[in-house]
Amino acid sequence: MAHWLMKSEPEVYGIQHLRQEQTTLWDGIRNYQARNFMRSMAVGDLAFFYHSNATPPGIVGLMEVVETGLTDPSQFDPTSSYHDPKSSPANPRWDCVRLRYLREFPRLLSLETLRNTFSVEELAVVRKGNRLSILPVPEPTAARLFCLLEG
DNA sequence: GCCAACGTTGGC
DNA sequence: GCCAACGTTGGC
Repeated sequence: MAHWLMKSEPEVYGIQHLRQEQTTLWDGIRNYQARNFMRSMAVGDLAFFYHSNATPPGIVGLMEVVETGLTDPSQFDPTSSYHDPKSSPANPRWDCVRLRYLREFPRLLSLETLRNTFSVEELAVVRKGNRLSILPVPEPTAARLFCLLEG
C-alpha cells in the first residue's frame, strides 16, 4: 500500500467538497508525469489531500484510492476546460482514479512546516517551484506525516 | 501582481 | 534534435 500527495485548489475542489460527495473522480490531470503516477496507483493506496493556491497552502486531509485505470471523460468534452482535441475515445491519453473521503486532519500542516521538517528527497512538494500536482510519498515520510498530523 | 520553475510547441 | 517562445502552476 503506497502513499501519495494530491493537490487541488480549495476554491475549485477542496476537502469540504469531497467530504460532501464522499467519492470523486480525480479528473483534469493534464501532465504526463502526474498521469503516470496515477497509473501506478493501486486500490487501497492512501493520498494526502493538499490545498494549493491557499493561504496557507498545506495538507488538510486523507483520501483512499477506490478505483484505478479509469479514462478521464472530460478530455472528450468540448465544453470542458479540460477538453483535449488531440484525444479521442479510440485513443484516450488521460486517465483518472476515483477517491474516497477518509478524514480531515484537526489542523492544516502548512507548506512552511513541511519545509522545516522534510528535505526535498523526503517530500518533493517542498522543492521550490514544484508544480507537479500528484507526488509519491515515501513510506518513512508518510509515517512521520501521520505523527505530525494526528499526534 | 510578480516571478521562478518547467513542460510544451513549433521553426529550423 | 536543438532551442527560443510561450503557457501554466503555484508560492509569495
